[in-house]
Amino acid sequence: MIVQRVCLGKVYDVLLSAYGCQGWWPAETAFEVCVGAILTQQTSWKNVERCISTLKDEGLLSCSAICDAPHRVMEHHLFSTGFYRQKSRRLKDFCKHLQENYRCDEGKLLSRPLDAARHELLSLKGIGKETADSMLLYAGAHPIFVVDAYTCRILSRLHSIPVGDYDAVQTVFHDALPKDMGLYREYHALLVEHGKRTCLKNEPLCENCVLRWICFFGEK
DNA sequence: ACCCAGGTGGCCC
DNA sequence: GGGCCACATGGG
Repeated sequence: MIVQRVCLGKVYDVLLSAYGCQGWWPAETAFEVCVGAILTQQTSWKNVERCISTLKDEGLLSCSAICDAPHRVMEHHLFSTGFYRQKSRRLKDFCKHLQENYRCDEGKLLSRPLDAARHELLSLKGIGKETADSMLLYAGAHPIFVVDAYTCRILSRLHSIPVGDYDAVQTVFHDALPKDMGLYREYHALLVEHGKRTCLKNEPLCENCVLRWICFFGEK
């Protein structure tokens, strides 16, 4: 199925007018984006916010501080994000990698050429495609589209794309849209906002939502 | 008492 | 290379 550029552009317009500018990622620094990207895996952002706030209060929202903090301490502070043992280990691994290779400067890694930076991130345990692309787009300002569960779900309903095929969904967006970092940032945020509100996991179609008319007329 | 959340890696076949 | 599964808390 060939996806028309105008179609995904219209989806964007509808979502933007329905929900307004989201202004993602909700973080003060690039490092905070990276931490949030790891912590929000399979977890609601609400749970992550609590932990980020705690890390700030404890002076633990920096690469060197996280490297120095004992596992038990990190686990304690990451408790409410769920999977806190894994996330403590993986967050420390990520920070250790930054410390050993980039003197704790995540910008040095993220400003490498896109393919090289992405490959490097994906080599780290606990950083998969979505997490890597979130870091690259929102912390590294690279024009790469982030695909998450909502994105797959929404797009599969609009265009008969298999749910779960990250690369296929990402390619659709890359081919259909201008290579624009700001657009990619806002579009992904809008898809998440829309997904949270109306696209339930077990619903076959987006019924009674702002994209309903596109479900009928969007495929040309 | 379920189902779900801004995933990922390790099995197994 | 796809289909399960563990990882774990918090909210509806």
